[in-house]
Amino acid sequence: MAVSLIGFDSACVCLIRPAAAATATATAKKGQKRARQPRFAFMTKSEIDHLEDGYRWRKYGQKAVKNSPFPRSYYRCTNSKCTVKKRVERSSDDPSVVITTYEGQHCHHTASFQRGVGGAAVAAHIHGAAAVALAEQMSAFVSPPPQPHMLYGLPRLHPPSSETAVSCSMPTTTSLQELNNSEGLQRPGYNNSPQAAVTIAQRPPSPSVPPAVSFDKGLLDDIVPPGVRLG
DNA sequence: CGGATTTGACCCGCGC
DNA sequence: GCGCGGGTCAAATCCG
Repeated sequence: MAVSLIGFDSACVCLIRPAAAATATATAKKGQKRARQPRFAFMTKSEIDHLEDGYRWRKYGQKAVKNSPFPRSYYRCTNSKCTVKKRVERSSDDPSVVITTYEGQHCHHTASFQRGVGGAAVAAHIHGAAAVALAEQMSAFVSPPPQPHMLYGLPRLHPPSSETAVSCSMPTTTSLQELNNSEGLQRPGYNNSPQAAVTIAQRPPSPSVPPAVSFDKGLLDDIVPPGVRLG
């Protein structure tokens, strides 16, 4: 799966399921001491290291990573009440791919969400399958609405060249299953290519994937206001 | 001048 | 116990 960003040139996003995210990025050694935070990684085909995602981030560190010529940057949400962090690094296999790992849940909405389609589209790219529903909801009150085919981005799909680019399937969560079952993924006329829709909604094939937590819903809550969400 | 970024030091867990 | 590597802190610096 890949999702093009509205307003971002040559950007392509691939969601990495949590289990893969843990291996694609550093294993949280110190996370055993700290509260274990839900974590999600995204692979983004972009020239830009730090992609705008609707939130404001403060960079608090940068480290060289072993086995990678590119440094890893550490960002924290500028909202003092928000403990969300993200790591940004370039794939050593494919320098054009930026791996962004989010950790935690925002306790506030995006700074730019209500400014227009751009923020929503950005939010949508973060949430993959949720993007479809979001796009549909947005279309109800935003003109022009984001096009689902733009969100899926198939015409600009870049097959992940990195081995860390795993199946790009979404994790199993209640909210996502709801989305999967929603007409958003089934409406005729939308891009229902098996390659796109199915992989987005696919249950992770491996039973080793940790049981879904409310994390996804939490992130969804962050970006998609309750009044906008499906169901 | 305030906020963001940079960067070296430090802390901590893990593996040997 | 020690070294390594990831993650964080905080002072210095930059920038609007």
